[in-house]
Amino acid sequence: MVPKRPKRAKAASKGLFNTQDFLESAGVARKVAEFKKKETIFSQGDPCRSVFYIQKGGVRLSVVNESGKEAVVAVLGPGDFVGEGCLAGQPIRIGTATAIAPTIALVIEKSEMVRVLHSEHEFSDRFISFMLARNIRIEEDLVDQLFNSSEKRLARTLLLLARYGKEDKLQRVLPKVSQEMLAEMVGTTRSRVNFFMNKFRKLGFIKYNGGLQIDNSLLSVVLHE
Amino acid sequence: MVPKRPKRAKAASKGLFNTQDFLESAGVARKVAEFKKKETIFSQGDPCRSVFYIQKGGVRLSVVNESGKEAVVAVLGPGDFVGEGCLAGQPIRIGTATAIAPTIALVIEKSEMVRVLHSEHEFSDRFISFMLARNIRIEEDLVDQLFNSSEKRLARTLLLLARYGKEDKLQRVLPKVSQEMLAEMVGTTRSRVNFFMNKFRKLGFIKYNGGLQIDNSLLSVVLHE
DNA sequence: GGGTATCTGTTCACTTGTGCACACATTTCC
DNA sequence: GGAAATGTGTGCACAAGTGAACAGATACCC
Repeated sequence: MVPKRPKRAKAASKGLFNTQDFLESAGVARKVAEFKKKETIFSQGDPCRSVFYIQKGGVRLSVVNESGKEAVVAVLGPGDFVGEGCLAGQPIRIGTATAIAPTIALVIEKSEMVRVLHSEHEFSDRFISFMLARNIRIEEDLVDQLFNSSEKRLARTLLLLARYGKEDKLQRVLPKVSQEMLAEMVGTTRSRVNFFMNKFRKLGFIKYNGGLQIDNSLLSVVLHE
Repeated sequence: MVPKRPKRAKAASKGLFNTQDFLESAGVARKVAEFKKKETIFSQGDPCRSVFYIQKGGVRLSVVNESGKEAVVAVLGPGDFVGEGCLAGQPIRIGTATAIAPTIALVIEKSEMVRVLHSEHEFSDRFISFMLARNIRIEEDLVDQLFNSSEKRLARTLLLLARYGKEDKLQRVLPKVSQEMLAEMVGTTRSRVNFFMNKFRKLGFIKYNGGLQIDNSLLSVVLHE
């Protein structure tokens, strides 16, 4: 059976992998910042003055509620922007951005961002594409939450995460993610994640060979009941 | 006690109420379409060629899953765009847009949209603002789903809906919404909505005087436990 | 190498949410 | 005005999800 290529693949790859540094040639005043793995890029509550453009690495965007529970809202990669909320007039960051790998990003001041959006077509196209793709993705996440059980949501999260890993026929290896973090992404508890991970393993949908390996076509079945 | 004005109010009003027809003066080729209440603007699965700009009225954006369950993803008003997903290369509509009031909208072809985004600053500013605001809103909805119980989500939905109604000191009257639809917006069942609505009423958070009336400050308490 | 921090597997009482059913009320429309 | 459609109030068996605990397994650091 031929694995179906998800519809969104094209739009996503445009944002994620086309990293020729078009910003260099464009007249964008910016500075480059580097972050170690686990380093905080900005924190929930910080003043909100600049936008980041990820060139290399990966960033986790999360939100913490009053009682200290954390939820992961997005995982972003090269070609994505982070912290663009400040353009909408947000005075402070509504989430925390953390590097999940060694990361290189351009830091663009809000005013500069506005200027360049007007003067550089390629840049504003890129930004609009990003916003559109991100919107679609978050909307899908929301729909997923509205419709699906945590089992399905976990399956979907694993499938999406696998995009970041290496492809190997139908099987894919995932970057190391703890069950705790999976729980935060899926919006459930760790015990639930553990329960389903073991279930998936018993059914042969996933394997632990050193790293975590998932069987795309088998795991997809879970999504469609 | 002075009612706190929500931080987002400013950004939201920019998109929602500033409806002077700047599109008229800008060189945007478009046609105007009118929709009766309950009329479908586009359906999930339709080919995806144009973007709508709402001038008057209101639009509900919903998604249906395989088993026929419906979820309301957004409720949009004057100054908002709908169907912008096609700009990201989506070949078909991923949701259904329905007028919830008599609605007037501009229909802008995809290619025209792209052209104007380049040539008309005011227009592209407006579009980017909209996308940013929408992003923030959906992200908040997602976080709400990840963190909160259906009781809190219902309270939040009621408070947000009240924005569309008439303001009257601290109390606000809501446009008529069935419990069924509330359930679809909140992401739960009608029986749950009914249960909490009665609970809220017993506690004096809401009233039925002809229309539904909510007490802002009291209902807000629910959100913070 | 040994201690420490983090992650996993597992259990369990308890809470929340679902899906259905059915009676009654209200609106809509010929 | 009366039938049909739509919305509301309620109950209840059952399913799903939570949160907290604790023991064992790994990874990480000095």
